[in-house]
Amino acid sequence: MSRRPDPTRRSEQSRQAIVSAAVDLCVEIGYAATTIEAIAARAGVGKQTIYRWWPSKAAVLLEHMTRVRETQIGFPDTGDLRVDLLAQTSAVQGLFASDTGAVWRGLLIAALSDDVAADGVRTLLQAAVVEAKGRLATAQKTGELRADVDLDMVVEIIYGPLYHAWLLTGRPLPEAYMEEVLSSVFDGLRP
Amino acid sequence: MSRRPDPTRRSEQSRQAIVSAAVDLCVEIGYAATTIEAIAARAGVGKQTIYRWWPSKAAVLLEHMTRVRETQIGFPDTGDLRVDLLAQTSAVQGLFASDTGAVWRGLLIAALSDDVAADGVRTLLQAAVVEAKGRLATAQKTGELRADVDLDMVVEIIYGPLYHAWLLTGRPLPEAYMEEVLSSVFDGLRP
Amino acid sequence: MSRRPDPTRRSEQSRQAIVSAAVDLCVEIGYAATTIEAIAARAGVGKQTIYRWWPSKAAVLLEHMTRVRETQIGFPDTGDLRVDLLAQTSAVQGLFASDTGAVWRGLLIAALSDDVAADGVRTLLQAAVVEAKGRLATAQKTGELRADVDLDMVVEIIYGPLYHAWLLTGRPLPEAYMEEVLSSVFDGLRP
Amino acid sequence: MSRRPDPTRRSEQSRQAIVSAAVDLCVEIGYAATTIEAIAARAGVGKQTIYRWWPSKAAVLLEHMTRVRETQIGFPDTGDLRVDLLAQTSAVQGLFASDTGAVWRGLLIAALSDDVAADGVRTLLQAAVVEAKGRLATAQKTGELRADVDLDMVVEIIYGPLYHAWLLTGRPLPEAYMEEVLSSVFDGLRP
DNA sequence: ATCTAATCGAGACGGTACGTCTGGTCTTCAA
DNA sequence: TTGAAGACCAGACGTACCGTCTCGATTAGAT
Repeated sequence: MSRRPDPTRRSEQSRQAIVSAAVDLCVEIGYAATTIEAIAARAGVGKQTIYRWWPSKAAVLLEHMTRVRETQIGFPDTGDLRVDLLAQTSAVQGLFASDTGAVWRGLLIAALSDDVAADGVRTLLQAAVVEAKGRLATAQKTGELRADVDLDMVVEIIYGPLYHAWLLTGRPLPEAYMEEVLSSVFDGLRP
Repeated sequence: MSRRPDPTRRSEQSRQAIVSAAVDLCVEIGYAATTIEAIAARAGVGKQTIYRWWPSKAAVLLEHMTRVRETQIGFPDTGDLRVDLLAQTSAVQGLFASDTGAVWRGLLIAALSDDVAADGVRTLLQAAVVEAKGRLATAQKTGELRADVDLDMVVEIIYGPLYHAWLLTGRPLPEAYMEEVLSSVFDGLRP
Repeated sequence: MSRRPDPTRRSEQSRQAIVSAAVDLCVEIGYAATTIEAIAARAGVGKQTIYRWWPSKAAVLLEHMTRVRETQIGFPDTGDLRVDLLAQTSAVQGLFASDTGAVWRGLLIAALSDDVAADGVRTLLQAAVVEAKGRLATAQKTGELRADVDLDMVVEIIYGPLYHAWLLTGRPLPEAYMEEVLSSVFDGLRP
Repeated sequence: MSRRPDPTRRSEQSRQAIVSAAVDLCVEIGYAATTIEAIAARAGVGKQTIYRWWPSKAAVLLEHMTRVRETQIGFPDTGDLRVDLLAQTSAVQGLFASDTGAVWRGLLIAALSDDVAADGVRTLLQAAVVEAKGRLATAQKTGELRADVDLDMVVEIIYGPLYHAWLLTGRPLPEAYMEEVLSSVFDGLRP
């Protein structure tokens, strides 16, 4: 008997209120305390309206995160790999320090804790990885990058330090952090 | 009225049963599902006995993890930095794939979710970082490592890719993963 | 802004479907489970169509009940009070055992639970009481009934046992139940 | 896995708080609005503590009602049936007007709405009926009451008017109501 | 026969309470 | 006094209906 809801009837206003409330709560009180009830209360919305359109709070936040990724963190191609990497990773570093960082942190917790949520988060992460690998593949063709390295590993070499520092160490990062990382790492990746 | 329990009357048998049960559950059903109640039931112990001696399930697992770290992952110093790094990081990679990996993953989730748990986990992590930095500092003195780099960042460059691949990407790693990473990265770190 | 709907445009088909569905559900699954949503679904009607024309489910059932009362349970006047009372109360006893009994039971529940519904139900009940008192008043004039008794009380003496047995005791009643009651009670009411 | 709770461990304090809260709410806001959540909040108790020991709110109120019946409404036997009936029914009439009346009204609603609740309520009601029938049986032996009448019916003749007036008519009753009823009815019941 | 205004079926909406589940604390009793 | 057992308060979970609202799509009455 459980019908599928009709998306054309959906209230755009509620959708935005819910996503905003979820993001705000995630920033203010953290992912764990961001309950569906709290989101509903903050958004001035019935719980059912959330359950009708999203399977979990992770899915709500994922919608925000997807939007951000699509609009804010594209990958440039100036022809100079190092410049492009620095631009993109610095943007990511900035994002980590912003509100969106709290959301992304929450989603990573969800992915680590819950296999279902992990799917969506990994999809998002893979999209970013694929984009990065695309730029790196170009660089391999132009001879800016060694042709014999596994691109997945290169991506991990570039983003791994940033994620390690942000998620695990938790130390405050200097603004030029990624510049230093690339300085140390880049020579080893050149042909 | 008795605030603190008397450690001399503590049951060593219960202590071990609790830690073992927590570790087993973490491996079998994951950190999130490893509730205090489940641990108590598996260990054949009252919940209060757990709460009396540990503030949270993270603390129980932390006790296991600390013990493992003390006994198993020393940092070698053969005089050849790259050999030592490869040995140690490969051991860590092996650990991630073992039961202890499930526990460590759980603790990292705890650290990300809960500031109190984060303290204990960070302390453990910092101990490893300090040890690594010690070996790297030696290497700087012997001229195997550039003297102008921030050692925290070097640690992140070395371990970041591994953590990224293990925690976030979730892809199956080739046995020689760390060898490839060090191959790609080491030239950039040499003086 | 249109407050009141226009009765001339009302769909008679929907009206009947709603009342029928409500009655059927009341019989089949009981008054409590007869929700507005269930009525709407059974009648193949939008919820709003119910709310537009009735203030509550009690009102829907009340419409059915009123119709039944008007058409089925008139009060006879043969000149012999006891014969008339027996005829009417036996008809009521029969009604209680029929589908309409389930509806009337539901309305009494509504009246007991909700003051607004109580108004309508009491009005209906009072109409029956007034009719009965009319017949009793005639009997007082003809000397069949003591003139010094409160007619409300007499009505309660006559119908009270039936309602008590039907609603509260719930025991299966012999067909001649009201005959026995009147036998026991009538002597006390004669002048 | 659902264990049955251990009654010896039960908190008497919570039990009383819950029953009191339920009764108070029933009096103040009516049976329908007396939700489990409201009872729990008023009693300063977790909802689970209610669900652990009672299957429904009706059961909570039933516990109160049973206690009242046991302690307050015994049936006298002075040797004069009419005096005894008047004493007992007047006490019941008084009860209907008191706080306990609101509770009893709620329980009757529950019994009418829900078959499970009906069991408990009918049991309580039957206990009262049995007691009354006992007194009436004695009266039959002493020749105060016709021997050929069904005692269940006699009980209904006596209490039916009162319940009808209280529950259904809802009119304010004169203090001497039961005296009048018995006056009108008693002659018909005498041998 | 056409237009137009309303009622219609449908169902999304903000809410309340449900009955269940789990978390961390408090209480009881045996050893 | 400890430890095992489990009842306690608290509150989030996901569901069912509430009564209101907004949609096209009939549909009946006036043009």
